[in-house]
Amino acid sequence: MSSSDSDDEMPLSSRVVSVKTEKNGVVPSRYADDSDSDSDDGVPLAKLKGRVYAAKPSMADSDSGSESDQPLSTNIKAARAVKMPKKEATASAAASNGNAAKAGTKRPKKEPASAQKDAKKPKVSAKDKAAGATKAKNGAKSKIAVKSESNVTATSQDDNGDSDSEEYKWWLEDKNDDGPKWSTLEHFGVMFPPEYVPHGIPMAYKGKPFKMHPAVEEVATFFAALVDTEHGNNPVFQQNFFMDFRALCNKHMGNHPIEEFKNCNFDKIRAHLDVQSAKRKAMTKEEKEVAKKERISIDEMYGFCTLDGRREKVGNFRIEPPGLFRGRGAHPKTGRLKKRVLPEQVTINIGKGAKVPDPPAGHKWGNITHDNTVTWLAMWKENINGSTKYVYLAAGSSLKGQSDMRKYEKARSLVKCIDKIRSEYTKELKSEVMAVRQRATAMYLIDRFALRAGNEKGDDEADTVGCCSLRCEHIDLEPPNIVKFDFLGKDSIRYERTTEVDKQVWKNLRLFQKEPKTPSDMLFDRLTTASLNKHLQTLMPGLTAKVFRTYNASYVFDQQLVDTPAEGTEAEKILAYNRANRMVAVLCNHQRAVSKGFEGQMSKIEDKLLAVRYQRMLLKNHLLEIAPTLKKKRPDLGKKEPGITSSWIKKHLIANCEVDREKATKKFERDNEKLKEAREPVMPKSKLKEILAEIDEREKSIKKGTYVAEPPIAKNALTEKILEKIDKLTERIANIEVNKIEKDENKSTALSTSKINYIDPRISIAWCKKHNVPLEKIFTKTLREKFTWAMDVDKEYRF
DNA sequence: CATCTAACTTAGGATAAGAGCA
DNA sequence: TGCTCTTATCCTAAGTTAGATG
Repeated sequence: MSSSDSDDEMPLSSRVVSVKTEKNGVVPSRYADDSDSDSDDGVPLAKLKGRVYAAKPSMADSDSGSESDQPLSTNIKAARAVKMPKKEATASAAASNGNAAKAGTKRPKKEPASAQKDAKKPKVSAKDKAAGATKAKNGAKSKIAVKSESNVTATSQDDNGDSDSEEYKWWLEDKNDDGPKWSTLEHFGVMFPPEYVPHGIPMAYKGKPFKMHPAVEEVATFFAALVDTEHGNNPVFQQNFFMDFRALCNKHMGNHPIEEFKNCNFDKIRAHLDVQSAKRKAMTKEEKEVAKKERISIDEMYGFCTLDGRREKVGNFRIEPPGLFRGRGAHPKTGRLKKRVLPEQVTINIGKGAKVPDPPAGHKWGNITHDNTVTWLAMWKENINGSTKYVYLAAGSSLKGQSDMRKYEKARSLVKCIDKIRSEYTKELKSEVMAVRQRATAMYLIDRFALRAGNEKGDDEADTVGCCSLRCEHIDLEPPNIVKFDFLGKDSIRYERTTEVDKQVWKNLRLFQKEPKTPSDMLFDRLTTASLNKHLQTLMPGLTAKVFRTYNASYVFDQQLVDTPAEGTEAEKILAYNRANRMVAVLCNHQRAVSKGFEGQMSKIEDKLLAVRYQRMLLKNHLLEIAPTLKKKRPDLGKKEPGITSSWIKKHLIANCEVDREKATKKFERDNEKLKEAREPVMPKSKLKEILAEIDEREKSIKKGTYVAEPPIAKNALTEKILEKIDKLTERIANIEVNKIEKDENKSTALSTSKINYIDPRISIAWCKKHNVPLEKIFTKTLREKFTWAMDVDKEYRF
């Protein structure tokens, strides 16, 4: 214990360094039972643990720490009407079996390629192979010859017309979690980006042309492409770029004049790039055709591998091309040169007997391995951060699918023990052991607010945090129980939220912030992601911090969908679906940049809406004039149209004049065009003038206020007809309004991330079946491919 | 242990492709 | 029917996790 004790003695200085030495493992358990007094609040804590955290006597409320009623996942039991369909039941049983089995098992030691027999022969039909490939894993599961052509929807013919309905349905197998990932693996390696082709265009230095060595020119060109973008304007980016650029000049060009970034001008090169992209855009149909063919044949080759005899899609088979590193947020290395990767730096991982792909002419592979405990096909080290890049199978592959399914099954198993876990950490919120109290508090935040684990980061990375790495400065406390979070999370996305928390949590946070801590000190100084995850393991096998995000996302989504209007139109149902989706996205703080032009688009919609309302208003007035008695039957007819003011009407009508003038002119020209073609006499210009004059007249009277707008319907239309039209407009208005609301709510929220990574696809698919919504309204083609394993789900599936 | 590293998942922006529309 | 705006896909950065390492 001595070590932890002395840690405690250490004054918390403001320096990050000191904080670092500060965190440390578990406090000896003897603290736990001694001082049983358990007089909640921090008091005894401070006493026990040295005085890092000055005791705060004032913190003496009663609390019952049980105000855990954040709306999130209110009551698990109630909603759990689970009616597990047979298939699901087996699947989940299988999964949990796997878990149980694993719990007692040792991790597989690295031990490449166990069963490496029949490599070769990629030409065997998937069917024959599937049977063989499954072997190792027998398992009680039979190979039910399930026809999965679920009636999910009148799906477009299964993409690619690949009518091979004997796809391998791995999800019906009892696949083991650990153990080798494959037994045979063949692939074509990676594709390298094309060599750089010099353009010979100089940059300007101090106004003078500076012709460059190709290697230098290449990098100058990288920058030229970013001039006047967010990156190009970022001083850190500029500096980092320039440092590497200059080094390159030194290396390749004897004595060059390049001294300062501000004297560089890349406009010429930029202009050249613009021309290039214009050319690309202007490609003829044939050229595009050719390019496409090219791409497809490359895909055909590198895009697939053979894994256990089955053909599977490869994901990122292209080696990342050189360029300037585009770090996100305030990344210290942003702008640095990301170098070209040579075959000599690439390791190929492939089945033992399989043919090793040929490296590019004149080159050799860096290394060849046959490690079947991993899923990557190739790997290389990147020069900016020294991290490893891997080539993996595509998202729709069996390997990825299996682990995806496992992920959701794990999250689902949390459903069963979340109550227990919550009540336990709620209790521990009052633990007198600081490390435990911090851990419990962190768990609360992770569970309630979907925070990420939050590993510590280095000085050479952007300063972003997650739960465990929160600093005091990232939260503000307001009595009695309000917390304001404000920090940069993953990808430097701001997490900003003001919320109520459990009273005890609030007190704990206050305690953790107390002097002598300064704003830049760690909030949870006795907690790390490792210690947290270690503890989570004891609560449920396989449980880690990120599981809470998956669990809560899927759970909330499932709950929200219950409100789908069963009798609604398809559009209404989809709206409900997207609402639920959005709720999850907000929970997980998935954001996106507001597109430029958003404001403009919004006001356009607003205008359109008003215009339609105006039409409806005219019709209503007209109708009531000719049939005043209707007012009783249809009270809505007497209602005012919101937003339609007389000044708006005026503006609108005048704008219409302009539009009409343009229309008339165009029509006139077009008609004459036609007449000409038909060799008939064209209309004289005066004819157009007449029409325009009429419009001018109208405009004048509008301005004078004497203009009377005509209702947009035939003069002597029947009342039914008018009513019909009104109702139509009403529907249109409703549509536009919904549209508008959605657009606004979506402007900075990204729905896709949660759909792809957090929401159990079976919930969505079941929903489609239940509500008769075609799956393609919800899932794109790639998403449907990614989630094939979930397609057979029963329509009553609950997460 | 406390780091470090390998391997894998998650993430938003960039770009290509489609859909909607004057 | 070419353009604009939207959506889907691609790209690769940035996380998490757990085993290896000294």
